[in-house]
Amino acid sequence: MAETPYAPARIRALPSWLLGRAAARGHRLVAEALAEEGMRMMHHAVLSAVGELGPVSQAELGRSVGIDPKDMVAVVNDLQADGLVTRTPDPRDRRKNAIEISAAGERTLRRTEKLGDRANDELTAGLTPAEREQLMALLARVVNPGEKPGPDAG
Amino acid sequence: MAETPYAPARIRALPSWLLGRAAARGHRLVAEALAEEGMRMMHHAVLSAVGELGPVSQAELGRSVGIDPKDMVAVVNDLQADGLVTRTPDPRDRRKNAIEISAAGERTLRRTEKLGDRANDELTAGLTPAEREQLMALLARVVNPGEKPGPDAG
DNA sequence: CGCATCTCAGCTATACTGATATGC
DNA sequence: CGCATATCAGTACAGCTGAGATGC
Repeated sequence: MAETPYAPARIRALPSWLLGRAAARGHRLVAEALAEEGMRMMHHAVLSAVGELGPVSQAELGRSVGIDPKDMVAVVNDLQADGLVTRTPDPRDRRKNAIEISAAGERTLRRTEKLGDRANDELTAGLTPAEREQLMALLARVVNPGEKPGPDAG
Repeated sequence: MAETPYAPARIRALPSWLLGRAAARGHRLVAEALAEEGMRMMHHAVLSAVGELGPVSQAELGRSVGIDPKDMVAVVNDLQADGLVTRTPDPRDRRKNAIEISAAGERTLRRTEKLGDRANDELTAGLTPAEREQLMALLARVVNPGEKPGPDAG
């Protein structure tokens, strides 16, 4: 048995402790992989969201990925500086920036998705495919308590 | 369905993203609960480990809870300042500090365990007891890939 | 000497706070 | 005016790095 990194039983009684350790491990793996493209997790997440949501304001991006709009400023700054997204004033609402993914952003996104997938395969290497789906479903319900487990309407 | 905080499908393809969001939620809930006792998660974890491992060096504590011994210094400083642990030189190896939980530390630990449990109940409110165990088991294997699922030898 | 332990100082990333300017 | 958006400045925390002192 040697020693487990979360050995004490009373700590183990905390799901969020395990969650934190698992997230730390996952973050390390994925972050290292994404670093090959000079990307960090939040940058990948935002780039991914921009790619799906089309021209979108920073505030809506923030709501989508779950970070503060104020922190979104720096992320979009970085993505724009790397030419991965464009930031143009929204003519219909001049308070907003219309963020859109560029061709280079699309290419980078493809690569970072592959890198992330590889890291995630390593993260869940000890699980069977069925168990991975189970874990994902359970995590989704922990993140989003309102949702019903029901037939996957994803 | 309104909007989920991790809506974009390509982000959802990242287990570690979900892991991170779930951990963030769990951390918020537990951290807020522990704050009632003026404790943070790492302090609770270390206090818990001290309580279980008995007189123990800071380096071993660090290995146990999975943080750097250098970061352990500040944590033990805080716990000692609050009178929750004692820090005495180890006579058998004068490089080491023997960290031991105090009576006040035991009492605080009891309270923070209850607070943490309550927060974790809220975190997993949408799951059945069986699903909670499932989640814990899957997370444990993600954190500790070497372990076998086997009969729980905990 | 090498190695482990402990401490200090600094850096980085993340996530928050408040304040400000602009436009709806 | 209230409210939303975007930006900048500062703060707190977690996790790392390097350097040094002590003792095995």
